Amino acid sequence: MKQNPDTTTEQLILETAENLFLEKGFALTSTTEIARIAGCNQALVHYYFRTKDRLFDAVFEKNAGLFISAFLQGVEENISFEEKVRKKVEIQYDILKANPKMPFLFFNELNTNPKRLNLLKEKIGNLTKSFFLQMENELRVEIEKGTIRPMTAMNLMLTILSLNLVLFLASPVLKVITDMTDTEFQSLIESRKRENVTVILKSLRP
Amino acid sequence: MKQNPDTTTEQLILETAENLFLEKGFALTSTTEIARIAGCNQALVHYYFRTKDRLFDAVFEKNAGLFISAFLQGVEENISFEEKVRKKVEIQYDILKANPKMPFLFFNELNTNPKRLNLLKEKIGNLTKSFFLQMENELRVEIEKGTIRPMTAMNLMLTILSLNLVLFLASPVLKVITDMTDTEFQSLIESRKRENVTVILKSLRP
DNA sequence: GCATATATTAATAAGATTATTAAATAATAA
DNA sequence: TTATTATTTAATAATCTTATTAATATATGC
Repeated sequence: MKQNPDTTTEQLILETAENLFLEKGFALTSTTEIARIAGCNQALVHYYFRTKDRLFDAVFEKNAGLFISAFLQGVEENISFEEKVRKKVEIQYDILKANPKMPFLFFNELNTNPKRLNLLKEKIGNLTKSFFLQMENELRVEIEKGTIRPMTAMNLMLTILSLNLVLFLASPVLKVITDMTDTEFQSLIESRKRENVTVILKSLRP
Repeated sequence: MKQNPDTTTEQLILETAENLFLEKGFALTSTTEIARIAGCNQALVHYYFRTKDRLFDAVFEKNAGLFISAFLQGVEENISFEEKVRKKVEIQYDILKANPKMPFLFFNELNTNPKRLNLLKEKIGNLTKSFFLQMENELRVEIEKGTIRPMTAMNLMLTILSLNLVLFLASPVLKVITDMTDTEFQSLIESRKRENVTVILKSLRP
């Protein structure tokens, strides 16, 4: 059963589960299907992860971590504010580009399963608070210098997140209604990063 | 069983189904639960709509229509380009504000169910094409006049959609991780419309 | 090799879900 | 009233799901 000796069956199951969860979400994925695709007995899925819920948690935790890091990504370097913003946007965009299905899973499960919302809060509750405070401070300095217009951290954060997220959330819809080929869509993804940076930097101008 | 004589049982079932589908999506909503909440026998749900799929289609079609209208909304009036953009953004935002759960349903089902993607395409395939062409034309005129920077219709449309959508898609997450009260969140929704218009208009500047 | 632990499978219990059917009830028209 | 149609219900078939269990195969240490 083990095709690749480097991968344990447990890992194989986890990876298969991740792919399916990312593809169709929690509810539409069954442990039976996970086992079928992983090429093992269905009981084995439960042997390693006990319940479907725990298996999902393992997948979700990893992806939530990625998402949060994409979101809270800090830039320490000694560069101008404009360059800091640019870097922040680009790093977030790159993480999303490398994990294009992750936003779907994230929003889908947090919208449908309140339990997971609470888990998320426990995990990052105060992380965000300090993140916002720091951002507020940086913004205040720039606003007082007159280099950017008055603007709250919440609004800037929402703008960045919005622009970066939607392309990936909407990609299946976009591809179909605009009749784009995969390569056309790939080049849209490439060019969109620059556009997002432009929009955000222009939106900051006084 | 009929509490309100103005509403037929069929309508009641449809409305109940809509609420539940919007809340939890297709997969997590059962016809049994729809019947329980509508206060009728489960077989009745099937009597009126035959299958769960058809019932969902009825709900989805209505909501997809709303979404598309939010998206393709045209502004005919004889006003400046800047005012046209402002109106477009505001109208779309208002439709989303009036139907805050609709984007979740829309993206969730189109991401998980390819069948529905094809239905959507059939319905609006060429509508979008002419919409994009018109937008390209309007943009070209302004770009040649030098009133806005070079910019594709796709990018402008994506920017508008991104900014307007994400607040509603992310509302459950946002509320929880920022500890906002409902009234605080409500006022964020109010203020965000102005901010989106500002960002978009600034992003158009040469 | 043998004993022990680990991994894997087949079988199945328990419960939920969609959909159908036949019977009962309510509404309507003649 | 009575016949006919529309609405509603109870019962249930068929299928699928998660999860458990006991039995089998495989690996590991001694």
